[in-house]
This record gives sequence, structure tokens and C-alpha cells, in this order.
Amino acid sequence: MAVSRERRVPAWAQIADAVRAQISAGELAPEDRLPTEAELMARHDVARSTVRQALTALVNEGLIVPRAPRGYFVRNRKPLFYRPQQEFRAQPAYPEMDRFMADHSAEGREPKQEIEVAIVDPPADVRKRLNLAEGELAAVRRRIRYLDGEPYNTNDSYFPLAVVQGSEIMNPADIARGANEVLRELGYPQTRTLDEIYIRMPDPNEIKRLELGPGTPVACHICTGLCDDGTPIRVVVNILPGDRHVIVYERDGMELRK
Amino acid sequence: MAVSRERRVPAWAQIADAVRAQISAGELAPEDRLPTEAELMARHDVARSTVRQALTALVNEGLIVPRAPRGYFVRNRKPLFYRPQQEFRAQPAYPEMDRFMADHSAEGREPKQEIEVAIVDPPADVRKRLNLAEGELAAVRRRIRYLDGEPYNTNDSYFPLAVVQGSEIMNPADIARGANEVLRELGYPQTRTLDEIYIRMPDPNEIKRLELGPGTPVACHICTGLCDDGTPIRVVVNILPGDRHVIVYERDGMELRK
DNA sequence: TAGTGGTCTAGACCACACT
DNA sequence: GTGTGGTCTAGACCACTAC
Repeated sequence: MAVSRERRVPAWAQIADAVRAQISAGELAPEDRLPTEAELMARHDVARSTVRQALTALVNEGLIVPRAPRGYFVRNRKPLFYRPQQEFRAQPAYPEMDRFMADHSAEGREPKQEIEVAIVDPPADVRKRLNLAEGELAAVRRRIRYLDGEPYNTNDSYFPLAVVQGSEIMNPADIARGANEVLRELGYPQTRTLDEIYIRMPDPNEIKRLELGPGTPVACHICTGLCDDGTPIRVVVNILPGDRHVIVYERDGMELRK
Repeated sequence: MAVSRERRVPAWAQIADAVRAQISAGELAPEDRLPTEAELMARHDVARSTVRQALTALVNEGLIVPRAPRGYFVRNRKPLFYRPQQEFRAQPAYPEMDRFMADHSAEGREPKQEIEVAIVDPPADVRKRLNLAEGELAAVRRRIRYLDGEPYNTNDSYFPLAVVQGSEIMNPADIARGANEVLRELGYPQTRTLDEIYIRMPDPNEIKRLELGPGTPVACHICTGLCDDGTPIRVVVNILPGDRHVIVYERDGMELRK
């Protein structure tokens, strides 16, 4: 079972292809252990680093996970639904949703979150969206959400400090009625939002905060909340690991009809 | 400038950190060339494969791009807006172009698309969303969209074959008034949609079709179109490379008010 | 203690873009 | 031709887990 020595395709790529084929054929199921490096060396008659190059490629594709020194394992993806539209309302979905819900339910899992409030000089992208001048400060509520003790996503909400100073938003505890309701009481009802979703690899800080393995991309969901007159009042930066989320939007007739 | 030999942090990680810091500090700007491998070997006093391990990590983070044999370069991200909410709207400006083209030709870039129509046994995930029985066939319009000759995204629209057989949808050419309008004429007006967005690394097929470099994650945007009675009539699978897209949604007062 | 992957070295030959 | 990254070999030592 040696690799082809005509160099049309690198040996490491041939090995990666073979393993990839086994995975997509179901011969290797999620959570299964791969053959050891030594076994792959023997099977394909190559040096160890060639095998490792193949395995590293598969790791970075998100297909397998190394769990030293136990071996490599086929990755198990279990994404849950993430619904930007339901952050601010508890509206029932259309019944068709149920067809997809079963696969992605968080039922029976233990949610937890850590909240931290700080006054910061906001990062440039947040400053721009909040329309703050240079030097103007922001309040940020940083949350890390967990399911069954595993980090699920992060949620950093930025507000102009001048608006929320002294309000309940500065208190690092859950706000039962929602931060949005507090903003309304403060005279800044949020009536429109702009959602931007960036797809990229995580930075080292995000990897640490969310305990991300290699080969795990993230969605960066930036939600800018606006008042009626267009004043930005809130910027939420969500980091959503790709192996733990499906982002879902529903759109109805109103917006589909020109 | 040698690496620290206390093994708290691997040498390759220290080198990667150093380069990463230079990039985020702006010392290395997008499109700049990195030091050669030989230079990094000398600078950090390590073997070549250690340097390569550091560079491979940065490549897989999407931070740098290898352009052999010219060197490594800092990656340049130029994402364009992708607006699911406007994909199905009327096309006022240029009736011969679909919405995608109208949006981007204004930016001075040359849009192009390749359309291909086929009758297929749909993949399992599409079959499920279209609510088709085992063995029922679907028609698929496969599109690859280009900007300035570079692949931008792919867009595969699936329809129940029984519905669209013999219609304009089976013709591999642009449909000026939109496939949605054709569905309406056929008696299946699409009045709601469900958007799902998955974040993952591309598979080899997608890498080839979209000419993706390593370290480029994709969003898989699956849009299921429904009739008033909930019958699914259309499933669109979009593959959106992360370095070329920002997904944008707007939400207004209607849906924000509980 | 044995076996695993993690790290690192010191070589080698190749294809290709530039000059 | 020169220099670059791409590929590959054949070793070595380490830390950790499972037995």
C-alpha cells in the first residue's frame, strides 16, 4: 500500500487523501481513533515527517483532532443553532424549523455564563460603528457562554459610556429584561440593527478564551444597534466557533416581496 | 534574537508569535514579503523545519500566503458585501444582470458567471430540506461567480424536478426576472425563507472550484425557500470564501419589537 | 514501563521564478 | 545560474497517558 512515486501528487497528499476517503466513506466514524503514525509509516512506506505532514493537513482542515499521547481521532461536529433574530424577542419559529431543530438542540445541556464589565478605549472597529470620537470611552459587557462546562461562544457588548454610566448595564450580572430594555428606559430605544458576519481563523486570544482546536474557523458576528434617528447605541461582537454553531435567519414575505 | 530554550513555549510557536506581532503592529503590511526561511533560521538560530513549522502555522491561520519560489507574503483580505436579503429582490438597474452583478459592477470590477444545469439525485442534506422522497430527482442550477477573473463564490440552486421540468429554469442561461418569478408563474410563489450558515474549512472539491488557499475557511449558506403552506420549493447552497465575503443582514423595528 | 504524539536537528534533491 | 520554497529522509529526545 505504498504511495505512488511519480511526483504528480506529493506523498503526504496521497496519504491525506486516503485517510480523508476513509472518513467520508464512514470507515472511520466520528470519535474513532486513526492508525498511529508508525502504522501509517509502515503502510505507505514513508518517513515519519511525511506522515505527520499528511496528518497536520487533516488537522488544519478540521477533519481530525490530535489527542497526545493517545492518538489522532476523527472530529465530531455538533453545531447548535444560533439565532441573531431571537436575541431580542422570544418569537416562535415557523413550524418548518422543527424539521431541523432535532439535530441541533441544546436540550438537557447545562448553560452557564461569565460576565465581566469594564470601561475601555474601544477597538477601532467598534469605535467606528459606535460613532465615537477619538478618546471617547465605552462600557463593555464581556460574556463567555458555556454549555456543560465547555466554552460555547463569546459576546462582548459595547455601549457609549456617556449613555450607560451608572445604569444597570454597568453591573456585571444578568439583566433579566435585557440590555435593550434598559437602553429604552434610558431614552435610547434600539429600533434597527445591522448584522455583519466575518468568516476567518481565530486569533491566539480567541483560541485561548474559547479553547479552540486547530482547524476551527470562527464567525465574527458584529451587530450594530441603531436608534430611530440612526444613532448607534450598541455594538455587539460575537465570536462563534464554527464547530459549535449554525447561524440561522428567517425571512418572511414582507421582505421577499420587493 | 534566538528563541528561549526553556521549553515552556515551543521554538516554532515563539517564531510564529514574533512574526504575528510584526504583522499586527503593521511592521509587515499586507502584500509585504516575509524574511526568507534561511533568514529566520539565522535570526532565531534553529533548524529549517522549525522555521517551516512556524510558517505553516501562520499559513493555516490565514495570516500569510506562500508564493513559491518567491517567498511568503502577508495576506490581503478584501471581503465584499454579500446580502442574502437582496439575492431575490427585483433587479431594477440592469435587468440582464442578477442582483450580484448589479451590486458589484458598480465597484469597477468585472463580474462573470458560469451556469450549468443538471438533473441529479440530490445530496442528503438538500433532499431533506426539499422534502423529497428517496429516488425523487431534483434540477440544479450550478453557478460559479467570478470578479475580475477570480472565483468569488458558488451558488447551487436545487428545485424539485417535477415542478420545474420544462420551464425556463432548466435553461443554462441567466434568468433576467429571477428564478423566483418563474416559480411564481409555475404556481409556487416563494414567500418565506430559512437561512442556515455553517462555518467550516472547505473540502478538496471546494478548494479546487474556488481556488482557495490554505487557511481560508468558508461559510456554507443554505437558503431554503418555502411557499405559503410551508412546501419547500427551492434550496440554494452558497459557498462563500471567508477572505472574500462579509455577510450582511439588516433587521428593522418590526422584528425587533417583541 | 511501553507506546504515543510533540519537538527538533541536519542533512538531501527538486521545480520554479527571477536575473 | 542563483535563490526560493516544496518535499522527504533518518535519526534524536521529551512528556504524557494508559497499562
